[in-house]
Amino acid sequence: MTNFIPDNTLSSSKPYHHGDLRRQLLDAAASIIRDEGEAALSMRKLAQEVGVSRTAPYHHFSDKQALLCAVAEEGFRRFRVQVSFGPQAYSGGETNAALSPVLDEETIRNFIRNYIDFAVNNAEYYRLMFGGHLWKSQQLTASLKDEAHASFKLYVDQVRAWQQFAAKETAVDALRYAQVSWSTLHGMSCLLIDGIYLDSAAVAAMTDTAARMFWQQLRGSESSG
Amino acid sequence: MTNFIPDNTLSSSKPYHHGDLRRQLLDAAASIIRDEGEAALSMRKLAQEVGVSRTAPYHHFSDKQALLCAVAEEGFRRFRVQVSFGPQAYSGGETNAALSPVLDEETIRNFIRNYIDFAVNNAEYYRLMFGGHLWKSQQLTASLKDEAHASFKLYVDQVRAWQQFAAKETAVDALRYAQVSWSTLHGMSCLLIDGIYLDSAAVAAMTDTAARMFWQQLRGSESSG
DNA sequence: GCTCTATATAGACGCCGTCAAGATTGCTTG
DNA sequence: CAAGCAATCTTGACGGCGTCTATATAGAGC
Repeated sequence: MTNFIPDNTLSSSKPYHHGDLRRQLLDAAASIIRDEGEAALSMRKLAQEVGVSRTAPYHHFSDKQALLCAVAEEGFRRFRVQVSFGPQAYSGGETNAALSPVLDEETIRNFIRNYIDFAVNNAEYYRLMFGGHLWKSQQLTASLKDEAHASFKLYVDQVRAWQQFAAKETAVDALRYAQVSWSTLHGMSCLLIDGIYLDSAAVAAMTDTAARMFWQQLRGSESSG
Repeated sequence: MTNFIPDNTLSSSKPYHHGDLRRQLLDAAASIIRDEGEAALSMRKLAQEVGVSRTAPYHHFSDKQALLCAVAEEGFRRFRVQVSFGPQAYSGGETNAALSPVLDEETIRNFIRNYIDFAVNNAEYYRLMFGGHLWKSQQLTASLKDEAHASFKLYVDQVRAWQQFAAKETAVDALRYAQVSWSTLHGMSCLLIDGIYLDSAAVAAMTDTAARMFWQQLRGSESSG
């Protein structure tokens, strides 16, 4: 304790106040979950990881649940950045030149790829965002609930725009189509993340098949040429 | 200990050997998970529930993981009974008169309904059967792995038969179609079980939509009449 | 400089999974 | 029937967990 270097010119002298604890807790939590699984994350280990005492994290998160909610919230923010949601994503605006200016099967396929990629490569976030652990608990942060609902609304809007853009007449209700197609994406993601579908080579084929099914559904009963 | 009633003429005198412990442990475990969630299941509480000491269950299951695997196995057995798998389910054999003898959209819808019903009404089993908790652990019982693979194989066979029965020419590969459609069923089940999709009135509409999508996919590019 | 509040700490409590050692019972073999 | 053996059940113990309480330290505003 009685360090003979009195001031804080050396940042490594471990000051009493951490200064950036909340941020580092969130990062360390995601890291631990990614490397060792959600079950391996404990408040004590987390505290030790960032070099504070066991109870220090409780000054930034009321309990473990709140911390997990915060991690999930961050996941939703990344989610919306990576998975290009919204009607503008395909409608040829100047938002992103890499995205195709017309709606075709490849656009759908790219969207599915993005979704699956995010889920698999950010499994530690995805699991929290859409897993039952937080949602069943009835202790969701209000902000987390808002984030989630906003994401789903964006998806419904995107589907609605897809339908208006692609089909002559809407075969199925947009909301229902959104719910079912999201279920497909979510199901594939879960089966991959949870290690039930293991063959990674099959992922591309599954994505292609899903894209074809989505697309044919969007085109209604028209020929698939 | 020195009971003055020496013999076991009274069945309520709690004999040293339980006699039916394994079965009661499995039942109590499923019951606890159903009522209080998987997180609330502890070996100690489980032992207390059935009236034995904390370590008694370890003589029937090597550890908690093995117990959960056994519960999941039981789930697969129930699964295959309730969700009528296999080609014979629709092809008009004498197996079940209630099932329609021809393949149409309603057959698909009934199958989807069965699947979702099982998942929602046996959530405690479904979560274990298809959740990442067991599958990611790399400690799956061999018998559980067999049960799971057998179930998926049955589903693929069913899809293959559907395709042969319904479509003029196979639009997509049966295995891919099975993987994607199962993903849809699994995704819907997860979203319902985990409390993300709450509106139970929407379930019927989602089921209808999914059935229509599956069916149109089976019929290929033919008119949906 | 003094007080107030945010932040960090150690201590304690009751849970948890599970290992080790001993007690009790029923089956097998003589 | 007696002896031994294997299966079953018990108590005791260990370290880890979430989190409550009380206490110490640091920085901010008067």
